[in-house]
Amino acid sequence: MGRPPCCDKVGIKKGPWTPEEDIILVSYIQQHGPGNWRSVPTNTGLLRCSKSCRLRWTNYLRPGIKRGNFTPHEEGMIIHLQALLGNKWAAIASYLPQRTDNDIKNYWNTHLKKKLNKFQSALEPQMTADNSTTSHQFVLNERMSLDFTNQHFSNLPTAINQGCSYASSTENISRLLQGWMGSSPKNNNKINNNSFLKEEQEGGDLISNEEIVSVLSFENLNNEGWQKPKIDHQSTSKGSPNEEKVNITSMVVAERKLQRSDNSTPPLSFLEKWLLDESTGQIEEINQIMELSDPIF
DNA sequence: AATGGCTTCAACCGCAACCCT
DNA sequence: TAGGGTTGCGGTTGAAGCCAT
Repeated sequence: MGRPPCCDKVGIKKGPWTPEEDIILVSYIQQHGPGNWRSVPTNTGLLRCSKSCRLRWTNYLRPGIKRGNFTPHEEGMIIHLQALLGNKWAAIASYLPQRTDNDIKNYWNTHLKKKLNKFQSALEPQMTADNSTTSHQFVLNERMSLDFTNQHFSNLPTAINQGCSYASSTENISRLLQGWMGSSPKNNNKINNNSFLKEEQEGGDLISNEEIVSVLSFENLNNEGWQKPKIDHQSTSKGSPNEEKVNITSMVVAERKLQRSDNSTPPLSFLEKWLLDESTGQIEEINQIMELSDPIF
């Protein structure tokens, strides 16, 4: 018989967190930094298990979390990354600064999956006529995300820098910690390792929109269908999801460098070619389908 | 106003990977 | 190297809010 779950212990509180508990947790982390979650309930007197404290911090209280509506370009990125990575929410979240994996997962399950289904049924006759592609779902995602990409990525640098109008008590709590965040090496490392978008956000080595589109590219789709990105597990010890995330980011950077080194136009991917070969009005057609099938879309 | 169905999302659970001794 | 403890991740749940009737 295995170890009982930590939350089964008598006297451990479950359910929604109160503002008082939030304040206790935030002020403790402000003093000691995140980590060593085991000792958090003991040291703070919170009647929560360590796991619950960690989750509350990472998904809700952590500074820099953006809440509220997802922007169209965020939607596009999620759809595209989901097509590339599958349900690797943590990996997807690493490309969307300020969004938590839980938020993305919820948004996918409650909004995007429905849109995708609606889009699929709207396109069904067209998709069944296309026998050359083995993964319709993937192509579907790609078409949706390319649509979003074309519409919204041209404004990406502006969009990224735009603040969120959402305001909450949590955000206020988070503001208290912003100064501390800047001085915490542990957190800085985590943020800096996470996203190539961050690099652009900070005005560093700028990445063009074309590069971002290419980075989330269709290079892994060939005529045999979708192939998972090649991950170099051998270069890492055990090939955990985290390592996969890091390696995908490395691929992105490598591809970007490669494209810069020869100053040439990046080669067209399978799907990009396919889309260009099709009538130029295809994107408009997709938009029309989406508008007809779902007014909110 | 009451109620029942639907949607959303914070929180929980179980498992796997990682870390430490 | 093994084993126990800790952390991270993805799937799932359920309470709360919304909306139609």
